[in-house]
Amino acid sequence: MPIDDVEAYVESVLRVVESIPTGRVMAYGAIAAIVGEGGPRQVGKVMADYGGAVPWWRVVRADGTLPDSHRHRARERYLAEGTPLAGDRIGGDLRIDMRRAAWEPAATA
DNA sequence: GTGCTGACACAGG
DNA sequence: ACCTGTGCCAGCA
Repeated sequence: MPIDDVEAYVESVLRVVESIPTGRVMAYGAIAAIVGEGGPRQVGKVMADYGGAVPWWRVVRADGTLPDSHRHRARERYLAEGTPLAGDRIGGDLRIDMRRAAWEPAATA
């Protein structure tokens, strides 16, 4: 589904991201599915532009990994929020335990 | 119109 | 578990 209203789309995406509770995360694709428009890449685009206004560290890739540029900054957040991390001990790489941390918001909008 | 790029996702090897 | 290639959606040169 192509995006007809960019502003509304951005609002929807940010809304979903803000709805993610502390200690939980959502994948770009999951957010795109809930918003109902565009795709994971469009969500990424929105985050790249407006991500600073929302808890961007709660948005991760489907496999539980994060973009290189963010994984370092996000680590402190996860430790502080108690987000379920894979491998329990966060050695060098930071990875989310999607099995436990994945969050599914109640409504679409 | 053609091609490249990106805070992605999934299938193969 | 790791790396590569292909598919996707939308924007921009």
